Amino acid sequence: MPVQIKLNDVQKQAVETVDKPVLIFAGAGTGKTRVLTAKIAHLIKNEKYSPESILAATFTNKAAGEMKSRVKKIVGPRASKVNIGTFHSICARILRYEIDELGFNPNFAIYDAADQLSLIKSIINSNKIPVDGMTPNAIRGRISLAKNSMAESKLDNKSPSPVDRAAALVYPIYTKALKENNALDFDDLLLFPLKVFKKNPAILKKYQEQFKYVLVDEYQDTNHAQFLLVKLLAEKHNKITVVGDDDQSIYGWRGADISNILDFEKAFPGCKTFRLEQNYRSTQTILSAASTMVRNNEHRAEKELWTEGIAGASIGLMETFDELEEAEGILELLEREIVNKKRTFNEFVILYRTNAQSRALEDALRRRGITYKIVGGVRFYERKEVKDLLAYLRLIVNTVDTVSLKRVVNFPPRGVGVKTVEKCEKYSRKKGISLLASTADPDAFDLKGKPAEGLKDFNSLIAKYAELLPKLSAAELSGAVVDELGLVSFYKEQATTEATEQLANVQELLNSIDDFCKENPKTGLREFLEEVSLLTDLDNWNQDSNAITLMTTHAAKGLEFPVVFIAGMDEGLFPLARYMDCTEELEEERRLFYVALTRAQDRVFLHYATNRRRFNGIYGMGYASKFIHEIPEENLERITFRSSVTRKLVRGKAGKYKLKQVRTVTNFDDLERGDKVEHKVFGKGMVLSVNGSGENQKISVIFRGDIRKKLIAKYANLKRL
DNA sequence: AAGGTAGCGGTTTTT
DNA sequence: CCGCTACCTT
Repeated sequence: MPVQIKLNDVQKQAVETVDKPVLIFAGAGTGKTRVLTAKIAHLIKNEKYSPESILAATFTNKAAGEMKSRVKKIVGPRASKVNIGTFHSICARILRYEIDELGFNPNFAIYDAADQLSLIKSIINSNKIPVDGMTPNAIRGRISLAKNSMAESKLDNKSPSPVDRAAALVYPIYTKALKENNALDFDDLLLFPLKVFKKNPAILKKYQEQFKYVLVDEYQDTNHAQFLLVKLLAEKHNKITVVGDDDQSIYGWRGADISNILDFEKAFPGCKTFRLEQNYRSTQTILSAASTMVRNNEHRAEKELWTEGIAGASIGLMETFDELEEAEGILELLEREIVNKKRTFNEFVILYRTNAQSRALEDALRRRGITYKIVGGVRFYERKEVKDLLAYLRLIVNTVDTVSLKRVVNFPPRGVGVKTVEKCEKYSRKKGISLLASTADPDAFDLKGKPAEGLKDFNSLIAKYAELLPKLSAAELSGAVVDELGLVSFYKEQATTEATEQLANVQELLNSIDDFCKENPKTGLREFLEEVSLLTDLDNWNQDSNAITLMTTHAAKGLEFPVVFIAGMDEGLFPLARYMDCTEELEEERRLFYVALTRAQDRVFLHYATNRRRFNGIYGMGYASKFIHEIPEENLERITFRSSVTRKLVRGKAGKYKLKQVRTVTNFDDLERGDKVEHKVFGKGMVLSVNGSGENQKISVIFRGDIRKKLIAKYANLKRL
């Protein structure tokens, strides 16, 4: 049964205007996904576009998936034929077909930041590049930014900037090495289709013919390469709709160019612009606070968001002593919301500027036994044990990938060290063969003993599975590789909690390969590897599971939650200190804060700490972020944190301040097994077991509904019944 | 020549 | 607080 989408007047016009380019300024919460979805459905149902002639580009897989499923609800199974995907996945798909144009093999690997870094390190070492104190990571960042903004020529080895000079020296060797490894980095995924189109206009023409209508989400975040792609693909039919909000442009640091949206009319003459200004998400209070605050930016298109919704509660503001109290304060407010407003865990998100801030929050959540889900930080596919297995699979698919080879040639340990690899490299260069080929015959360069045997074993394993690749499914092949490597016993023998977790992650990877094979029966390992390279943590997250979500504000873009906590509203942290004196960068930080505020439907709580630890010491005497002062006083409500523990700063040796716990206010009686207790969130329960006493008493409690929790009595705030 | 351990330095955000 | 490099031991 087709679902009819309800649209307001402006939304309806934006959907039905299909004869000229359309730019939609869509403020936060004004229903931009709804409009895009409705437009795709409209094109198919009323304008008779075939699903495969429509191209819709997003920035995250999550947004793409969301759009796909919504279109499916309206037009039915045909929706799966619509080309909806992230820029990177759309480009990867095109390149699998066309990359031989550029002398690459379609089995190319996709290198993530860690792979790039290891390649760059080996380039610096083997070419003795004078890096002038620049870290490989800084060089990697500089090269990436240059590629993103298509300004590689700005990398000049006589530049006054030392990063530029180092990057200029590394860049050509890096490019050559990628080609030798038959590998592309993330930036190449966007740049290479442009090269193909330029080299062979017939290919461009083919895609122009195929994509008769182009739609782009989050247009404010496009960089120059993405702009050119969109422009090239759409210019034949001139049928294009882009949606974006310049106030939510937060990716300038990775090359996004806000002028793409501000100058859309220049690039697509005769375009029609629509402004969606009715907000369906937030209360008036939140909306007015956010709008007032963002008006401090000069470089923006004027707009006025409004809502028919209720005024809503004030924005809470809490000052705490340090990040530990900040976490306690957040959880106190959170428990209050749960008790008084009957909210569930999935209605909350805790946002922060940097991933490192999650730690204190995690500890506090764990202590209270509250389920939480972290998005970002070290991603699943970036974990060492996962990358190790993936490296084997990548090497089997693409046998010239030396980054993957070097990663696992001695994992699990088989007696092949740095020196041995160096000998292989020397030999392979001399003979003009691949690094993998050189491992087949170590006798040829007088290698004996354990290293030689190790190399031979490694080589025959890879050769064996490279041959089996077309005959086995991805799941069968990876299972066999894990068996042959003896990974299960490798981790089990270590008998540490870490190794147990690593083994579990390896199993999980195998499971996900299995799932992928079931969902995509016609595809193989190559497609799986492509998918995981482009997958993010957010893609595995779902709002339905009953857990509190923690993530950076960047990751939260496009999402909404009833209650939003913003941690770390300290001057110097948000905005980050390094961005405070450059107007342009400060404006981007302000937009980021705008994104954070506008995620909320009902309630926002802002938190800052006056003593935040960074690295190991105390991070100065802090105060509230300037952004807090940009929120109208009448929208704010100060909330005092009642601390159970008092801490103060004590001057230690070398003038360094140290934190000292002065006194504990709460006294509580020790609990005993069998005690009946009541918990603010989990309700009534009974103590099952007790460990220790006083401050450190740990208890395990069974609550109603067979919920078992391990708690630290001090933090659990249990009421004895 | 590998493999283990002790100090050091570095940190924003991500497809 | 974690990861990497430099050294020391096997």
